[in-house]
Amino acid sequence: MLDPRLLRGDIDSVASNLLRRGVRLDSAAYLKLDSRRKSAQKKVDELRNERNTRSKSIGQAKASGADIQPLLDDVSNLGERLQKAKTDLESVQTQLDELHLGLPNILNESVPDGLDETENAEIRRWGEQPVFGFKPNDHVEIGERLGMDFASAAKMSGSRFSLLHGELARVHRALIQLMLDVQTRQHGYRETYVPYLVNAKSLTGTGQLPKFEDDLFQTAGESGLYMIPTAEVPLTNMVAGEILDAGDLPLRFTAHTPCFRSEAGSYGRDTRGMIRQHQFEKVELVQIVKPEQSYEALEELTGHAEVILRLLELPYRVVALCSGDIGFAAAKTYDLEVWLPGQERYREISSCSNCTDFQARRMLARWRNPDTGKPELVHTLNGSGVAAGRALVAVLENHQQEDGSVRLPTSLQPYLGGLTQLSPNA
RNA sequence: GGAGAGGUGGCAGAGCGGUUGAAUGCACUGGUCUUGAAAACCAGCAAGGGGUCAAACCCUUCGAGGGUUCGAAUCCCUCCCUCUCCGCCA
Repeated sequence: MLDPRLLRGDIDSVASNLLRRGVRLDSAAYLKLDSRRKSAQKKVDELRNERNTRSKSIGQAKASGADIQPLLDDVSNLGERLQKAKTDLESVQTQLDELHLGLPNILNESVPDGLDETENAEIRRWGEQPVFGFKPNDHVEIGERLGMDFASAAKMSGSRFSLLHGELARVHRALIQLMLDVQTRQHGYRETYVPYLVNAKSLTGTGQLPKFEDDLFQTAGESGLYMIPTAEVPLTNMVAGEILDAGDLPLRFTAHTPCFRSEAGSYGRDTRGMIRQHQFEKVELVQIVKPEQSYEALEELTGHAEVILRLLELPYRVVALCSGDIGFAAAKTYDLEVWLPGQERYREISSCSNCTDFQARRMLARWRNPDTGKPELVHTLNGSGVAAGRALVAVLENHQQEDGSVRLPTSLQPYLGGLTQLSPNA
């Protein structure tokens, strides 16, 4: 959510910033609605003031034993007038709230302009794209000989699910272990086990709701809980409604969770293999920081995700998402794109965002600023460190051998009892 | 699932339907005292919105939402959550 004061005070600059995303904000209509809200609010306040004052004097009169009947007659229709004013206010406020919740975050000035992912800006590359003495296969061809089983998954769940057997499942698990160990032991993140089902309020806090409900799976029944699309939701919502001590910041949380996404609107995209699934595993990184430190923290957090790809010896590049591709809650985002020889292109494996105070304002996450003594909004960041399914895909494709086996990076071997490669007949 | 208890400020914990946004304690901040610290004493200390140069001042908030009333932390209803016991269960 954007600062309502910013909207009131400088709506033109907000509108032009949002326009970079392709979002059109009708400034005049907004200001009109806001001024309607203000006058409705004022009306309610006045009536309440009158009621409070009069009620108080009735109390005093009664205490002193005076006749209160005339006073009571005096306030006879106050309640009715107040009720009407409240109804008016509520209807304006509801419209305004809906508008507020539907507006994306303000972009940082460093975000490049662009319409879609083709206009993202490459920041740096790491690693050499492997050169094969044979035609490299994609992860499906490699994986199916190693225990990747889409047929079984389709039988029980349909498309966009996968099932792993044997050593392949073990490698998938090892990747997660490696990621968690690096992030907790080397980068100071606190490992957290979180709920996988969350309420609508939490999803509103991080920005998935109300606008992106179609992307979520919701459970049937009265509770109507949603399955988390990312651990960012539970991890960030830990600080919802809290006032944090300055000394406790920055907070760094990590969690391994499954992620569930309906992938509505992506029909026909990435239908092959386990690139785009309804369910995948991810190790997530979240930081809660003081506002002045958030952009520094974004660089750092991106680096924390990069370490994983380097340990896995996977060539990648870092791109700054352009204005048309960046997510709803983010002010700035770096994607890590890993090289996939099977597709001969870089594919997203991590997305690291500074959400500034956008989520904090929605969930009222604050810290007490010692300089002002007042509670102020924190800044929140999140990033994948990294997606496990895609990491597995990248390992298979980048480290494949001509005989169909796959070399395992040395960093992973301790998690696999010293196993050095995956072989088709094992 | 059944029975009971309870949800109040950063924390603990009072609160006959009427100057209660809320006693008290702890924590915190400032001051006095001290060479310094501690102790003691004095003072301050919830959040959000509006208002103001800044104040004053006004409105809202005692788990959430409804209701009764001139007036609700206090009474009624619904829901949520926590705790204790029983049942069931990984």
